[in-house]
Amino acid sequence: MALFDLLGRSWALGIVWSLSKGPQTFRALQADCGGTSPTVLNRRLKELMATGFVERGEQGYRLSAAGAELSDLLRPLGALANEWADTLDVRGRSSTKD
Amino acid sequence: MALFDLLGRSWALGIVWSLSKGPQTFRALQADCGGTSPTVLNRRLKELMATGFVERGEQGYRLSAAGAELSDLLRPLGALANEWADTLDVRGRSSTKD
DNA sequence: TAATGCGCTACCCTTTAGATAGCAAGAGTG
DNA sequence: CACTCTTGCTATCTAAAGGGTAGCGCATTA
Repeated sequence: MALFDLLGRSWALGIVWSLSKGPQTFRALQADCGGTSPTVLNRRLKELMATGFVERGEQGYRLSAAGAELSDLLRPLGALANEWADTLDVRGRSSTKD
Repeated sequence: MALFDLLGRSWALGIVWSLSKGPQTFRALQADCGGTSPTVLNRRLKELMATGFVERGEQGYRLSAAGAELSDLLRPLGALANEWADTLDVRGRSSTKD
């Protein structure tokens, strides 16, 4: 399940999600992804491009055909995310230990 | 997008995916997730239970109703994963640098 | 030529992942 | 009861990824 491995890295899902709203510049993407560090953003972008989900255009980065296909599958997931957003309050990053 | 944050952690997607095939014991899950370390597996499991996607039953861990719903949305993603498995050769863990 | 915004890299510190060992508890067997 | 397995899980330590900040080279604009 290589795809799950790829998408299971920080901001990979977020980038695809953000790009599904339209092409974005590096910095716009950075801002849209909650101010991710350029280090990580660039790393993910490279991976996403290497796997052919993202490509570069005039307006910056954008989803490829495959990327669009992927984001289509992600959409219902995003809907679920919003639906559960207030119910489940993930956190975890701070209360991982019990 | 708290859900994306949760699922964007290592093995979170894999665990849900694995559990969608039926309830599993801790160790079976561990084996099915490519021999993940118990440290991480237990961490993810706690998070997944805290958010109500996974629960414990007689046969070990299993998906809750919400978890099943989630895995349903993940299924087409898994299909895409298999479809692209040989085409895109993710890796990246080693060839990230150009 | 200075000022601005851009994509991106370097550097460094924190957090997470991953590997390994092993414990307490329960079930089964002689 | 002692012995052995298996199971869930914690502890410990090292490696890797994430994240913050500074800043460079380049193009554009004034």
